Formats: sequence, structure tokens, C-alpha cells
Amino acid sequence: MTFSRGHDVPNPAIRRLSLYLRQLELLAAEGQATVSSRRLAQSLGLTDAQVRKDLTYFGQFGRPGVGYEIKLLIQNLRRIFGTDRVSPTLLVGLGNIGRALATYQGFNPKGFTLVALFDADPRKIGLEIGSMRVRPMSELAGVVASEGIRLGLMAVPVSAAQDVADQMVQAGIRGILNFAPVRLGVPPGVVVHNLDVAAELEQLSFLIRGQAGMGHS
Amino acid sequence: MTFSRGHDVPNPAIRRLSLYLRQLELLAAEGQATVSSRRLAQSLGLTDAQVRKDLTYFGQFGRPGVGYEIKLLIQNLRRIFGTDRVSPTLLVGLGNIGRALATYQGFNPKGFTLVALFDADPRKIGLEIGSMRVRPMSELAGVVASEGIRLGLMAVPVSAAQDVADQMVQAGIRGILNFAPVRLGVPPGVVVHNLDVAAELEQLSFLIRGQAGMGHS
DNA sequence: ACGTGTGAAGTCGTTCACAGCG
DNA sequence: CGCTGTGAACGACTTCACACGT
Repeated sequence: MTFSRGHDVPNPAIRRLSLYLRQLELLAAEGQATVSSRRLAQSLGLTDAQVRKDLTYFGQFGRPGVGYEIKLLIQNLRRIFGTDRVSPTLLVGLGNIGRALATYQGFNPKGFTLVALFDADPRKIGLEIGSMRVRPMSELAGVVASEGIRLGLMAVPVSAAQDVADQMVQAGIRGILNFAPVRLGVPPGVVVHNLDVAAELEQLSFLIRGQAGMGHS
Repeated sequence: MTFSRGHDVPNPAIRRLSLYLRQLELLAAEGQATVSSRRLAQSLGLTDAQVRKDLTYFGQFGRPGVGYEIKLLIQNLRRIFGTDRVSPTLLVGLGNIGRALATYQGFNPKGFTLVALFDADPRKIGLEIGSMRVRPMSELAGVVASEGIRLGLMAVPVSAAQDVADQMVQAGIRGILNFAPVRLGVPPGVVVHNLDVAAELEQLSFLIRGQAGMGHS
């Protein structure tokens, strides 16, 4: 079952869908009932045509002369992302970043729950973090299977990253959010997204060069 | 002083420059002296033409028949990013994520040092985190000026984000790395990059739909 | 009149393919 | 001969502009 009606969807459009959903949830919380593509676009620094085009890759959600019914569009976007049901998720690596992720409160409202924590360091195993016990890597495959986990967060040192990724893939994980600054090799069918904080700072450092640089979000 | 010889540089190219630098540092650590665009590209899942094109936006760094001298190219890239000198950086917000960032060891090797921590919560002020004292927001402007800080990490709740961003900009910050899931309004000349962990999970959730999806890094 | 959905036009980024240097 | 640097061809993404529904 796919969600893009024939035409294949530009990757940037998929990224923007997340922004739309976030903004729509905000508008819903403010009690708004509908939005036009123009208002939605303006609040995100985009153009109205962009918003309409992105949405129509997945269906026709708006009503001419009216706009988009917010609650309905939220439902549709969640269905598209697969976050209309809660996805069990795991985390490997409980260093600085891992511990922050383990107690982060932002996942549940987005449709994800951390259900298991893993670490290779024997001294960390058994620790109680965010009301969960840290498990040894040997339990990974079993937990993934029994809980039906498909997504994993990975916050391990560079030196361990590829090895851990291999174990996650072997266990059946289909998507990895990787915080280590390395490119992971994974087989087809597995998706990796990288979040490299230092690299983002590097980008900022570049972009603010040239005294009166133009603004940019 | 700008670094892009006339032609303006595609944004994706700038992103890739960070990858090149990271990989080159790895190769340098392995004792390699030169790389060809082909080898560099393959290790990152890109094409050789892409690597060459990206690099030539900034200069001619290679030697035909030989490739790129690694140590030299690293120096050039650091100069391009402005990370050949260490940049003092600040952090606002010492919740889960902020505390992880405050003790993260990955900034220094990339040319950044955290020199000050701020929080609005009176109970957090004065705490010692990562060998630094948490300061009240009232000290922000003074510290930015005296330390010459231009970059800031922001890990505050959504509800406070715009207000904190305004204060950072007012104090003279030119680049903000924002961990809150909101679009910040900032004046021209200030750059914001957003890191939204939950949104990245959402993306992964989408991409692994459709059973035998094609691999992607 | 307002606002969506969408082909067509336009812009931006990537890949090709080759001239030329070492 | 290997490999860079680069115009030119190609493809991807965005913006335009308007037909049509409400």
C-alpha cells in the first residue's frame, strides 16, 4: 500500500510535510477550523503554490473557496506518515545524547514510544533511565521481534556505529536515526537518517561568513 | 571576504562539504596522503563528478593525475567553514537536551567551544554543568559582547523559543541551532538551522512504508 | 470573489563527457 | 594514462497562471 498517487514525490516535499503537520497541530490547538494554503505557507516561510503542490502528491484534501479542514488534514498526514498508530521504538547507546533521548518527552505526541534501551557497556546495563532498564545487546534481536519494532535511535561512539547498525539491521530494524558522525552502510530496504550536531554548527559557521549575509531560515 | 568564486554555491553542496571534511579527517588519521574524487565519493555514496564540482565552487584544490592532497584540502575546507580558528559558542536551555549538549565532547575537535550556559529557570541558575556555571538570561548580552560570540545552541521549550531567539539576536548572535520544533522568526542576516528529532523519526516512519522500499542513506 | 488543483514554464542542481594537465 | 576542472545536457524541484469548483 503506497500513498503517493502514481507520480513520485520529491524528497523535499516529504520533508515539508512534517512542517505542515506541526503547524496544523498548532493551529488546531488555537481552535482554528480551516486554513488556506496561503496562510499555512506564510507561517512557514513558503509559497502557497508549494503547499498545494506538496499536498496534492498525496490526495485532494482542500475545498476550493474554503481551504483545508485542519483536523481532517492532520488525520490524513498522520496516516501518510504512519503515525496514526503508535510505533514502538528502541534506543541504543546511553551516553550523553542517549540519556537525553531516553527521557525526551517529544516522541509520544508524535506517535512514537521508546520501548527498550540497549548499551554494550556492562556498567550501564541494568541502570534505570526514564523508567526503563538498560538491556545488554544480546537481548536486542529478541525484543525487536517480540515488540515488532521497526525504528531505532542510535547514539553510540563512531567506533561502534557500524557494528551496532549491523546488529540493528540483523535484528529487523528498518529505519535508523543515527547521531554518530559516520556514514553507515546498510542493505537496501533499510533507511538511515543522520543527525550530526557538530556538522550543523559547521554549516552555520559557514553561512554567517560575509558580514551582511542575507537572512535565511 | 567571500569564498565562492563568483558563481553562487548550491545549498546542498555546502551540506556535502561537511561530509567531505569528516571523511578526509578519517583518511588523514589512517595516514593517507591523497584521495581521488572517485574514492572520496564512493566512501560517501556520491558520484565523483559531484565531489569535483562541489570543490571547484571554492577553488582548484586537486592535481590532475594525482587527486587531492588530504591535509591541504582539510585546511582549505576548515578555512571555508571558518573553523580554522575556534569559535566561542553559547547554549540556552538546560533541560534534557541542553544538558547533553553542554557535556558533548564533539564540538571542540570541530572548532567550537561552549563558553557559556544560560537558562531562564531560577532553579537552574548557578548549577555547575560540564564545568560551567548556568547563568541567568540577564547576563546574555554582556557575555556575547565580551566573548565575541556569534553562534548559539538553543534547547528550550517551544513556548519560550521565539522569545529566547529574540534575545539571542538582540544580543548579537548571528547563527542559531534550534532544537525546538518551531519555525523561528529572525531578521535578515541571522541564520537558523533546526534540528527536530521527532520530525526525523516521522520521516523515517514514512520512508519505511511500502514493504520492500529501496535502500537509501 | 476566494482558493484549490494542476499542466506548463522556469529555475536550480546533478550528471555527463571530454579537453587538458601532470 | 589517470584524474581534475568544467561547459553542456539532463533531470528534479519550484513557481506561474489559470480553469474550475464553491
